[in-house]
Amino acid sequence: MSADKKDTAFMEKLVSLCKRRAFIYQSSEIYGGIGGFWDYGPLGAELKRNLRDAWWKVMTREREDVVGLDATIIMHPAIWKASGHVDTFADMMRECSLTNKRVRADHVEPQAGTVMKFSGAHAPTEWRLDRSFTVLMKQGEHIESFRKRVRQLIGQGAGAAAGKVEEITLLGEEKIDVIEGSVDFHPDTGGLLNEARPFNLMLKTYVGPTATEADVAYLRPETAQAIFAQFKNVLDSSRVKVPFGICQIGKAFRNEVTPKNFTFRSREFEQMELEFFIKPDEAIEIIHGSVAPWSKDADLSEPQPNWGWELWHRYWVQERTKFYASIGLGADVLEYFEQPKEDLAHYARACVDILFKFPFGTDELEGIAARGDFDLGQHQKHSGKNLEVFDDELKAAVAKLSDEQKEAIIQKRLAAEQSKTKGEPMPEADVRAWFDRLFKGNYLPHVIEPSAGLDRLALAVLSHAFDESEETDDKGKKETITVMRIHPRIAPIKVGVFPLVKNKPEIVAKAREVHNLLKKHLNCFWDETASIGRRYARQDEAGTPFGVTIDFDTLGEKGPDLLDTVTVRERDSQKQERVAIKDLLAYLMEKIG
RNA sequence: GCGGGUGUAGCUCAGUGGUAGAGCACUUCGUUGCCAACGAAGAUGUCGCGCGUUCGAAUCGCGUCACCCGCUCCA
Repeated sequence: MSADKKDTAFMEKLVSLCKRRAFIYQSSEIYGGIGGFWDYGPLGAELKRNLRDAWWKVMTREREDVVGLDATIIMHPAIWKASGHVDTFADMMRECSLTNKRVRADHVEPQAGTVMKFSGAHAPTEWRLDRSFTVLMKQGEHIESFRKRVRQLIGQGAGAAAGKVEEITLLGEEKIDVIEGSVDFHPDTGGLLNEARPFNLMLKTYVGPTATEADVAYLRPETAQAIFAQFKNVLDSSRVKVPFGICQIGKAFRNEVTPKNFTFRSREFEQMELEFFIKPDEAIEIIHGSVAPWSKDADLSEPQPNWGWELWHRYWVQERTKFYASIGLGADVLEYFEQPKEDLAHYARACVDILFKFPFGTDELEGIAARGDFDLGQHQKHSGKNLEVFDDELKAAVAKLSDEQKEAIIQKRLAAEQSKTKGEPMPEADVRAWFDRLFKGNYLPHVIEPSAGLDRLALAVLSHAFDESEETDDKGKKETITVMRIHPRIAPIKVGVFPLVKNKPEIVAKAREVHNLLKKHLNCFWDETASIGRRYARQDEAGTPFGVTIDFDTLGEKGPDLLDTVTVRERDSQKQERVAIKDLLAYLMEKIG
């Protein structure tokens, strides 16, 4: 997250509106709620469904090269062993005894310095710390700057109660030991670390009624692994050919240490993921002579057969950007974060995050990673099943190569392995074994993974749409007007239908006719209560883009020109247009898009 | 998990030991001639939850849960 200023007041208003207008409620609220879980109310459910449908439509239905999958939440636990989640999600953590700051046990670098013990501390404000604590004075640190640092750490922990940090008195200072190569002190604070404790971030359950250790299973922490696990089945049963993708939308679960920022970091959330499988660059080179190079102005509009992973990766970043634009999240609210090569996991080649400017800071909406063949490789290894594809085109191209040309390709790869800055180079024997398979037309496809959070997207849409202004009415009374400027394509309700007055049966009947006409095609809302202005305002808060009002002119009171026409009021401009009822549906459909 | 803050009507909030309130929203009736109209009537609360102190607790104490902020974590 970047260091934007947090807008807490804005978030509070948004949370309040979400509840008041049936977008999002706290889960289990009547029982006091449960941390990190949120429910979608009537409008939120519609919004989420629209977002989900929009994603599914653009990612699979409108494409010939992507198919869908709907896998279970609970899968064989070995999947999470293979994917690495059992290990990485169960890190041993240690806490600084002074500040409670946490650190991964295996991330503590050995340190040298003087171990100092204090019996306690107190401040002029009556505040006191009655326990002893031990801190490492780092090698080369001046005793006074060390004491100042300890006072600051204590002050931070105590908060306002301790008053001014510089007035804290440290008690019973004592030199205990001079050490080196110790991993028992927090790397930043120098505070003594307590015992390592496991933190398991996966939600555990038991399959079968006996609930023994042997029955342990996990609620999936991401949807992607099911795609890898079912890769072979999809390949064998759905007439797909590399390059192709498998996408999935579904719930995932993580025991987040700190759920926060409304629905942004939840323990149960919904992901929309695509695994797009491509040929390894070596295969492209053999088939097409070379891999198309990427440059800033490369044409990414239409995938080409000679694209390698880099162009495919850029292509998907662009496709995803187009998707966000199509639902109203344009370049003005998005940012991109390209992970520096040295921060990437050893199996990842590149990762671009698409970030949204949330009120609480700019944070991740989606990550688009180029992951090589790591995941399929892991599942192939752990399951013992061959997950390779056979590529006729590749085999035919290999047949045209001389032994010298083959060796040149191998040498090129060996050189690349040697110049790797991350991880161990692959041993030559393994490289040659891999090329043996490749030259026969067999390989594990590489993968580009756009992985988006549906709940985060809904939150982004809601916070982007929220628009509040203060207006003074005719009587000089100030009031706050809230309009949810949700893009019409994803708005929960598309159109409100209003009889101008409810005490004229002809108008109400005509309005009912209009409502019946529209409701088969669009999500409509009928409202005949209160003044017309109030009804518009209610729909503004619900994010409804259009209001249709049936009035006296609809009945032909002003002559035949306006007979059977209605007023269409547009939410964002408040402009009104007179539209014939017979043209109304087409008119609205065209605007909604 | 630690520190700080908050929790009273659907929403925003007032109420600091003695009958639970306001504004907005909501319901009904009447009125209605395009941007949160008006009149009348009405409903709405385990004062987050539990335990304690007290003749008496929304109010004081302890515990607990949730949310917010900061740390921490972040596939």
